[in-house]
Amino acid sequence: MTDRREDGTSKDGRVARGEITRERVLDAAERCFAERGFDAISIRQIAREADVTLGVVGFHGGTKQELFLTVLKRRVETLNALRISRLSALKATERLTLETLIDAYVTPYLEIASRGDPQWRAYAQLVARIVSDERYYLEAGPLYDRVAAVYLDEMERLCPDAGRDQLAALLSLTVASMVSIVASGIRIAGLAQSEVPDSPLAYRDLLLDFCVGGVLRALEPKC
Amino acid sequence: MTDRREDGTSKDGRVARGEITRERVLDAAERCFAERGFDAISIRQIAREADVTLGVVGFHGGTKQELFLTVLKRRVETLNALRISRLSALKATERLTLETLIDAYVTPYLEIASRGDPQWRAYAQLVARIVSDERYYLEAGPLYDRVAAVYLDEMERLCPDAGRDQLAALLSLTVASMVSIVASGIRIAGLAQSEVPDSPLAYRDLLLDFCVGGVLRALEPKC
DNA sequence: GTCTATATGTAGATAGAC
DNA sequence: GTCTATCTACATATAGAC
Repeated sequence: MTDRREDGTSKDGRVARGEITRERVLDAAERCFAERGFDAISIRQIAREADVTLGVVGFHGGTKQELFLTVLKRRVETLNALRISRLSALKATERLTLETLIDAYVTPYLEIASRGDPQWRAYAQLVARIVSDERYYLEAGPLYDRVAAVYLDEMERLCPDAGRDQLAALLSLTVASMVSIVASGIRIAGLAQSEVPDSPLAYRDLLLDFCVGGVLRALEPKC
Repeated sequence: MTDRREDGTSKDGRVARGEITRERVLDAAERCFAERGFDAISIRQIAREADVTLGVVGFHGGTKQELFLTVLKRRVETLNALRISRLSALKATERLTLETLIDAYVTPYLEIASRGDPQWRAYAQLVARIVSDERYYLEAGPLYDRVAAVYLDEMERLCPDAGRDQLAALLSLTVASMVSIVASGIRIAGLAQSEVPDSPLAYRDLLLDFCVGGVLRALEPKC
């Protein structure tokens, strides 16, 4: 933003302008963190990406750590809500099985990762980084694990003879598989010598088969 | 980078002091990169960890990028050889199935990740970072994909009706699941409110069931 | 082979002008 | 609310003394 706005405009304009700038900073940070990771990105690069000056990022985002968490918190509730609402719908229709449960957890993520909105896609990529990196996970994990724990409770109800640690490991494997679809499309394409599909939704059925098949086989004697 | 090693193995066949220093630098870099990632670690920290001065790291490791690749290359052939030899053994005894194939790919990694040697454990953690991060993968991926492609060929032979892209995606999901066991033990323990097992081998059977079950279900109509 | 010293750049953070 | 200017610290990399 090189053009410098005159001060003394209407009062309602002032508030809105700050909010818009703030959004632009968060959007830029989201893209940068997603693409290169927390440590590889400087606040300066985020400022450049947002087309604001360095000071503006500090003003709206605080420290780099705070900015990172703010970026996550802005989105996490939406994803959590999608998962909770799908679960409620399942319970209402009484078609709750391990299969539909996994579908309810995985599909919202795949859908946001496949939306047209590049910010949501960036966010999905960012999530993929978080789960696989202990350092991010320590501060960001709790944002997600509240809902994961709810799903885990349902798994326990469906399969009471399995240990909770075993079910937790299977849910974690499911999550790892899920995010890998978004994060390692390049590897798949490289191995198959094919094209990278423009949407992770292309792998949806395959991913669900993989996760459901995996969970069922691991629980086979007990379920 | 200066070409090192004018070779000082003169005295009764003992390894040169430089070689020992070099190993210590690579070991320290391996631990640091594994624990915190390429971007979060400075060469200074590696030097401190190795108990040498900054210049020594530069002398033995070259630039940071070069050091990173050197760390990987030192180990990768061992892992690749284990996978190839397991595959050969399978083909010799003619017990090659999707199940045993996946076992042959996954087990060597789990075993090195579970060895007493902390350096091998660190390396396993480092591998987990590489597969899930596009930036590392671009330069390190080819080191691994040669062998992955061999396994993929075997999958194709076992299941000729599936597309190569589908098989590649399933192999990639298997790899993602495999490394997640090493990388996200904390998450599993947090969800289950249990202890982190001291060896990823504790999850071996569960992981194999998950991967095999996943691959079989995804290929079900075709195999 | 090892280490000191340093060149050169960039990092995160903020005080204060506008 | 925005941006300039700057502080302090640390980054990578290397030249040259020992």
